[in-house]
Amino acid sequence: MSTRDKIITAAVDLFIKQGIAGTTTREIAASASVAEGSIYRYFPSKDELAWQVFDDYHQTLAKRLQQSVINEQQLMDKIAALVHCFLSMADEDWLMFRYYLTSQHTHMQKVDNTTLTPYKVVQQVLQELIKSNTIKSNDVNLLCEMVMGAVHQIGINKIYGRIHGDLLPHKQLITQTIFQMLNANECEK
Amino acid sequence: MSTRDKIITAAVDLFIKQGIAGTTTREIAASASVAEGSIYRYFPSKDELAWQVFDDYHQTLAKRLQQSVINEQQLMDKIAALVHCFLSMADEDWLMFRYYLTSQHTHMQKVDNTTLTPYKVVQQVLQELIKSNTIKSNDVNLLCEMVMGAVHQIGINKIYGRIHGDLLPHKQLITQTIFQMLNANECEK
Amino acid sequence: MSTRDKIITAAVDLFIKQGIAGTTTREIAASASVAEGSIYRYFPSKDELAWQVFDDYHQTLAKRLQQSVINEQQLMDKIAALVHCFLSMADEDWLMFRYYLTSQHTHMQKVDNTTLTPYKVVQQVLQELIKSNTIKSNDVNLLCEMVMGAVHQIGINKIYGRIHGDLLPHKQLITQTIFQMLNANECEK
Amino acid sequence: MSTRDKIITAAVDLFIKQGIAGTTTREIAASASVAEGSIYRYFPSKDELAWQVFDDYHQTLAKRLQQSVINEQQLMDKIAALVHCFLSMADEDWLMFRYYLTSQHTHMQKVDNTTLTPYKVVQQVLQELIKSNTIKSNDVNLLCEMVMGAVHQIGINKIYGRIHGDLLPHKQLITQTIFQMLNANECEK
DNA sequence: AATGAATGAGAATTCATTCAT
DNA sequence: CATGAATGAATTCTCATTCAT
Repeated sequence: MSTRDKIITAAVDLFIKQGIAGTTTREIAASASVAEGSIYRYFPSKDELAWQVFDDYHQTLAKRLQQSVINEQQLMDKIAALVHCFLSMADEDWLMFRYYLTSQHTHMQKVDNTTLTPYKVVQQVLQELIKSNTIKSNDVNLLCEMVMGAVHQIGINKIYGRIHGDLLPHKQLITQTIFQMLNANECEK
Repeated sequence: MSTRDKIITAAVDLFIKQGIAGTTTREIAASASVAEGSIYRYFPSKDELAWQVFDDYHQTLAKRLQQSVINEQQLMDKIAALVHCFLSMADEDWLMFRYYLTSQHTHMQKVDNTTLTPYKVVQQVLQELIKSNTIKSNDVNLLCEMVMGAVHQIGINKIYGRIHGDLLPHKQLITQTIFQMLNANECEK
Repeated sequence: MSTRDKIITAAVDLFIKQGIAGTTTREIAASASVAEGSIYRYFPSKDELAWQVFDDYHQTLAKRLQQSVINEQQLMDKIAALVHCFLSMADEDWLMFRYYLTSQHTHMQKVDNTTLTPYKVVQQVLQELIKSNTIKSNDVNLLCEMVMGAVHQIGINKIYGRIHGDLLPHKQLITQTIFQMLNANECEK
Repeated sequence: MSTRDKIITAAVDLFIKQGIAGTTTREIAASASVAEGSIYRYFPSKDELAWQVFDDYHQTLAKRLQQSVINEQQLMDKIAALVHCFLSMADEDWLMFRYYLTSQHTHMQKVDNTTLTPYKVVQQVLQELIKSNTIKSNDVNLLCEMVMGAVHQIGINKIYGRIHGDLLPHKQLITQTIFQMLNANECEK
């Protein structure tokens, strides 16, 4: 494991537990078994470390979500694919996913308008569903937010220790609930 | 406006924008037009200030939510009442509501098990709905989280500037979506 | 003696001995019998402290020099007045004068073009002398620099310990030498 | 250009601009296109590098000055020779000369008493002039300092950008001014 | 009650120096 | 010889908290 990766892993772990401002570089260094000064060989500052790691994961997540819907023809299958992708990502690297969830609020305002975000991917899929009359809604944004919120909250739930183990097993139930939220015509599916 | 209230208002405003650890007592004092030392006449420490203000609002919100469902006989009306209460609280004091939303993660682990929380109120209503066969679910927790998440996200939405103005006007749409999530038998309502 | 003045005195003393970059805030605080943090109540940074103190003295010196020549009618008396003023300032507050001499190189490039400087005052007097044909020179700048250099060096001399005690007693000799440099027509004076 | 020379050139350039304490080994290495570690193959420390380079030039300058006066019989020609030597050295390697001028203050106290310095050479010439009654002065030191100061200041002048190009063209004027300072009997020269 | 100067422990950051490759 | 990652002590600066007025 490279010095850089050791720093990232240790930092994310601490950021999750104590927040970014609440974590000291000394703690990061100790936890990574690395000299404090080494952090600054790879990142210009603690805040930049927090941001870069977030941005990296955030963009990866967005790309993976986008990729996941491309192969699906049926629109409702796209929703299922998105849910699957989200839960997979969470299970694959729960540390990073958790960091993404809890630090969104801090970092989101810094995200460039041109950057692909998970939100944009979901919004686009919903818009297609509306266009094709698969679902009906006169407020895509609100609907999109509620869907995102419902899924995010699953993660938050796990953070609070109210869900244990992997999230993927809950896929069926979550997808079903979202289908209902969308009140799709083909709800029977 | 009392010194205490000036401090609270200024602090909450800054906590929202910069996080608690990211806000200095100097900033709070300046923003409240109060001496730095005065903060310590009313609160033992900065962190305690942050916590007390959160706890206060959090409990008020829980009580108000509980109060709102008591008067409703129809179970589904209770859901509507909860949504109404939530949105009203947000519109009444958006600053405090926003602080509640964004600092939950920081404070939630400190909340006593015996304390009445918004989550518990909602969970209880859902359980009643399941018991009475109004809705069906074999995972109340998951459902409860998704419902809470969907509503919370509306607030987050407004924070990010994707919704403008009061939230109450969206009541109809939000309630409808939640009804669908619950897949209630009386969905036709 | 105010905290601010204690900091300035201690800082200047150390800056002289060790240079600005070579002096630590810890040393300044210890030498001033003040907490390290107190430095930052009065100055935004160590470098700014160094600059502000220099700028302050620098401008005072320039104003005093300018004042000193106003009362003199005879042009050559103005030269004598300038020398007198310079040496007086050095003797009055040798610490500050020494700081001015040794930190010039560091700070001079930061001085605003519109600021009155000792150099400008001397240059102006020399120009008057040339205009009135009291002295002859086709390179005021060069002459001015050489005059300034000759006087400055007296101070440097004292720093190196090659002159002891006050500088004012040497006034006669210094003025005489400068008169000669200027090769004034009334050299016989 | 050898690694050692690349380091010296880069270091001197940065020392001039930022001071010695204000220059980092990382900057020196980058500017010299050399690894940071390589500095330590040629110099035991950064400060030693700064000192050795100064000392080297300083001694060379002193020797050259001494050499320049040997061939001159006429005492006043010696003065002219010194000025010529000084200005030549400055024009030949302005970088090093500038470093010598600006870092004198830092290094001078470290110079051994037995070392030949420019000051000593000039002082000796002046003493001979006094002995031979060519000039009159009852304070050789003061006179010597003023002469050195006047010449040094020419260099400082160029550093500040008030003189452009080579210094040698100003030789005539400078020598003349110094003659006047010395108030030599053969001033008419 | 209110003030705000002073504190000093602790945080982020820098940088000369070392050393394995 | 040269490299540049790694080190960690030292440095600048911050900030919650105290306390005399």
